[in-house]
Amino acid sequence: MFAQIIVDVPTMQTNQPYTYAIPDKFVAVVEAGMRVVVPFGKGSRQVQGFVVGLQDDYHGEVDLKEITDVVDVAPVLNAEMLELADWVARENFAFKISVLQAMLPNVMRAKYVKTVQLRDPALLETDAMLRDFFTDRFEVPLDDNHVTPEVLTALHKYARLGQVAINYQVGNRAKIKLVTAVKPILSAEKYDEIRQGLRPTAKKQARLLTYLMTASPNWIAQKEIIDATAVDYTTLKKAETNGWIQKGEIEQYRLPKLTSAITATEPLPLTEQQAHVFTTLSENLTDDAKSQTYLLEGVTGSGKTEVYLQAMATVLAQGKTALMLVPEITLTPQMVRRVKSRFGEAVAVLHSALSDGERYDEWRRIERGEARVVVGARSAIFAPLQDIGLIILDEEHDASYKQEENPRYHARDVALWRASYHRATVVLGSATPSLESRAHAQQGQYTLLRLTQRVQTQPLPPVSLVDMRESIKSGSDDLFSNELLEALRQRLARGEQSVLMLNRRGYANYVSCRDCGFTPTCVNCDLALTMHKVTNSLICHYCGYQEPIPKTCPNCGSQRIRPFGAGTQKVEAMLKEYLPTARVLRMDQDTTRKKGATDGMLEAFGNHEADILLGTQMIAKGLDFPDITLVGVLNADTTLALPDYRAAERTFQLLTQVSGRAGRADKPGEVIVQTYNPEHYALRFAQTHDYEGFYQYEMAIRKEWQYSPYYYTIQLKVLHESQTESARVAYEIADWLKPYLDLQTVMLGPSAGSVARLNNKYVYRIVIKYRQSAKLFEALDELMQAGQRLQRQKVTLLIDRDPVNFV
DNA sequence: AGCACGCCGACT
DNA sequence: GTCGGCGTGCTC
Repeated sequence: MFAQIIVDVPTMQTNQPYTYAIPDKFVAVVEAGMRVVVPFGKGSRQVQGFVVGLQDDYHGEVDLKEITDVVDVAPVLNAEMLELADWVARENFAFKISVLQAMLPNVMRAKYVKTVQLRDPALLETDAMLRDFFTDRFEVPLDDNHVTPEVLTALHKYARLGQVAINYQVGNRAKIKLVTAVKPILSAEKYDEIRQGLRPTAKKQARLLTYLMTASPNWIAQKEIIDATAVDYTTLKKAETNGWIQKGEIEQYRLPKLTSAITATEPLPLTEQQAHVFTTLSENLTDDAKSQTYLLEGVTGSGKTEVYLQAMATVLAQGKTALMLVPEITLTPQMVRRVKSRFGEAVAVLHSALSDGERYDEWRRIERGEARVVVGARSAIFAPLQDIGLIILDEEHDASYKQEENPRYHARDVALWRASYHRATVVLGSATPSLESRAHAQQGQYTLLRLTQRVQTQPLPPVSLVDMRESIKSGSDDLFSNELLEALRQRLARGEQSVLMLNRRGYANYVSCRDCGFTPTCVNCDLALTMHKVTNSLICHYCGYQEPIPKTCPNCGSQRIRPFGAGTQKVEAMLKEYLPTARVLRMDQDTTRKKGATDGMLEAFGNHEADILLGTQMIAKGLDFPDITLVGVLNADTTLALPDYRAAERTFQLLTQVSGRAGRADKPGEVIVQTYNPEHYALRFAQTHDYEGFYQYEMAIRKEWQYSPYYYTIQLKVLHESQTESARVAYEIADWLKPYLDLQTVMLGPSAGSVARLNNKYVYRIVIKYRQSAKLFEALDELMQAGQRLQRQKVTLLIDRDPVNFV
């Protein structure tokens, strides 16, 4: 027997299965999808690998090595996942091993331990350095980072001479938590009999026996018994020696705790629109023969979640499973509680805040079929569910569904693949669908469903745009217009809550005219130019165009053209000044870094412990408090000026989302948006809550400028410590690629990255816009091979397909 | 990633 | 003459 194995060596040349012989003792054990340990390379270093196939015979030239060890007792990846891994790797120019690892909980990734073994003790006599290194041991762990280069060279020298040996071991970090458990082994009658015979003072023993009488004859965690009966450890020990019970160990899941108990809820009655959507979905939910994707375009408050829950219930009733993805920041306890209250124990939750152990346990609950509903962020799309009936992507437009590091998969694509494999239903839900998805619906690939009315039929809040140019002229400062301050004061007086969003995004600086709102844009791309202080220039991060920073505004001649940007801390301080009595809760990266901080703050706000919630974009999503009657957006323009062709789309989505936060209960809400570009179409359409209008308008622009969804994009990034070197390689690649591009393919750049230096590496990039992929992808595959050689020269080449942002 | 092979310069 | 620098190819 022979096994095809993908080894844990993430390089292009090793991105293929290697054949290994299966020793007799493992023949009956090894299956595809298991992790194994194999010798690899000249020194037969032990590495982890995944069995991706088995075969009975082998006719190749090479004499095969044998599998050293089998890590798993059962496959951790089934046939579906192995096939999916191949596809994800191919589509995203990623290594197979990286994809396989991304599919599994972190703890299942191999941990390598390097040790040095002293073979020739005589060395210690002659070499004082080695004496210090080995002290009194014969084998010591070797961590390259904690050993001086001198010692390292010496060790390598002795290793060549065979006087020391460098060993590689593969460790397993996945720890199953075991707890001491107790099992009743006698009948209830017998326990009763013993209890009757106890001395009257033996109260603890009596309590234990009473408990055992009614206990099921299964393993019970010791802690559970102690908690229930208030006996102590010695009582149980005695019970064991008396032969009343058996002691042992059982596996225990590390279940992430919720702060309060969950009460079961029933499906809510559906509105007419919801019912219509649900009925349409049901056609495919109950159809085992084909997969169908629905785009659910529903305004905030239209009750998408209730439709999701009932659709999930439908597939569960058929014995199938359901998967629901939400953006990480939306995955709040509130959200989890809502799903758990409907499906109870059947729900597993996967998100980044879990510890490695918790995540591993949730994964196993799913893998064993104990959890049939999964709620999670991006990576939960790889949840080991079987027989999936429904996959939901809520807030489907959200950029966090695309992984920004290798493997750079998009959860939406994976969802569609898995759904097609299981002939399952996909629901993409959003108040503001991505243009790509909306266009797919237009073309009929997706079925478009709409929820246009809010459940409680309250209207969407009126949105007013405050022209900051005017406001500043009339004496207000550039952070708070008089209109916004007045509105805040009103809410404060009425005891109502407000949300303020400072739409600060990243650190990209741009310049804008304080008098006319003009922001210099690229002549080729219609994108805002980014300010580079070092070179004193404005640069287009898309195509590389640059011009000097203007001293006066090219539009109105004003001298007040300057860099833009303000932080939450400054805003908080200003608020204190203007509204000294207001209790302000600030939510941003700084205040929410600690685990659980976000939940605590949202709870505090829900309990009216603050009047104003001030935050960055994170507050736009998913928070749902009835008493918010005012939403203020301090500077709507920052996302607009991002060097990204999706800037308008992002801005529209964000404004629409944050507007939906105002006035959800019986109180009407109001939204005030401060801007220097009140005439911009993204703001205009957001003002009237007109998604369809925005869609039509933006599509025309995308068509004209040849952007997605009319063209696909690929972004190549070249990184190197030296700017000239990364530029040189980028140009070399661009020249090499040119002959492979067809007439409909456009190459932009190379240009300097928007953050010119990242982790001390200079970034150059090339953007390719294309419609036909076959030839281009062949070229890129070849480029991947070349990328390996570049790696030697410390040049990193990244290939990002359909990048979601260019910053 | 890590190891060997091989070709160049600077030393015992 | 050899030790060791790192550029290149290969790992079942």
